[in-house]
Amino acid sequence: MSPESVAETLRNQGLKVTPRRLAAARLLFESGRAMTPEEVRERLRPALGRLGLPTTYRILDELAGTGLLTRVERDDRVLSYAACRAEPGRHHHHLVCTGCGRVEVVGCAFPASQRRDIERRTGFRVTGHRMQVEGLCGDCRRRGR
Amino acid sequence: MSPESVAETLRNQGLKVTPRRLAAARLLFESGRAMTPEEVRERLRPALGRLGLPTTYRILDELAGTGLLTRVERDDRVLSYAACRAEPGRHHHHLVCTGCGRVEVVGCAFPASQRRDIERRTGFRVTGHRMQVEGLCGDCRRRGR
DNA sequence: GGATAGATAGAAGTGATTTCTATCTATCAT
DNA sequence: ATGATAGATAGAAATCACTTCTATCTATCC
Ligand SMILES: [Mn+2]
Ligand SMILES: [Mn+2]
Ligand SMILES: [Zn+2]
Ligand SMILES: [Zn+2]
Repeated sequence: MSPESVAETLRNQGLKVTPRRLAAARLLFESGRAMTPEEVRERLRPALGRLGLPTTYRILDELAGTGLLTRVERDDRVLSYAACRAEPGRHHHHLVCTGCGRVEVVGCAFPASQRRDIERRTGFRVTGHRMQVEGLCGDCRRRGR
Repeated sequence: MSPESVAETLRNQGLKVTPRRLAAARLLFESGRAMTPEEVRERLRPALGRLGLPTTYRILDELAGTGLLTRVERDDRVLSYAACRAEPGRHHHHLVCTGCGRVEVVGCAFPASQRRDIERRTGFRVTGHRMQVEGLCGDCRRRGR
C-alpha cells in the first residue's frame, strides 16, 4: 500500500492527511503483523518525536473504520490492529499467525448452504458472522514454534 | 441442564459444588440468553444474599472452562456468558440473537476443503478458528426488532 | 499568508477486570 | 457426626486498557 493510496483513502473519508496517520498505516503495512496500540506507539515515537496514547488509539480506530486496518482478536482480549489488503467492499476474513502475528486476507469460508441450514434448524434469520482463522505461517513453522 | 449434571461436571473438573456455582449455571441455562457478569450478579443477589463481583467473574470463567458456558463477543467488546448445550468435546459454534441475546449451538460451518484451500494459498498451517454467527431469533423477528 | 475545521498532547478520568487477604465452607477422613 | 484441610468467597484496593477533556497545533482551502 503506497502512501498515495493511503492519503487518497483518508481524503475520501473526510480525514486529514497527517504525518501520524501516514506513519501508522505505513508501519502496519510494512510489517504485515498485528500490533497493539501501545506497540504501534513505541515504534512510531522515534521517528515522530511525540505521539500521544489517545492519538494512537484514535488513529488506529479511524484507519480501521476506513478498512485500511482490521482489528485482531487475541485470547487475552487485548485489542490489536493489522493492515488489511482485501479489495475494498469485499467480504473477507483474516488469518492470523499465532507465532508472529502475521495477518493475511482469506475469502469467506461460510457457505450460503450452511447458513440456510442454520436458519432452518434454529428459526433464526442469520444476519452476519464474525470469524478469524488462526494458524502458523511458513516462517514460524520452519522455526518450529 | 439439571443441577445434577452441572454438579457432576464440576466434580469432574476438580471444582467444588457450591450454591453460587449451581445458581450461576442454573440462571444461564434457564434464561438461554447471554449476560454480562454484572447482570448475572444482579440477578443472583436476591436469592443468594451476598455475591462478590470477583466471585462472579471467577465463577463464570471457571464454568466457561468446563464447557458449561461460552463467552459471547459483542461489538462493544463487553464480555458476556451464555449456557452451552453442545455435546461435550464436539466442535461447534454459537448463534447469538442480536435482539435479545438468545444463544443456540450450531455445527461448525468451516469446511475442511476451505481450510485446505487457505493452507495452499497462504502457506500457513491452519490450527483453529474463532467464529460466532449472529442473527435474529423467531421471537425477535415477530416483534420486529 | 490568513481563517477555520479538524488533529494532537498531556493530564485526568472511567470502568471493567484482577489481586489481595482474612474469613468461610464443601469435602473427605476419621 | 466431627475435625482437618484445600478450596471458595467477600470486600477493599489495585490494575490497566481505554476514553474524555481542553488548550494548543496544523492541514486545508481561500
Ligand atoms: Mn479486512
Ligand atoms: Mn459451546
Ligand atoms: Zn508467523
Ligand atoms: Zn432474539
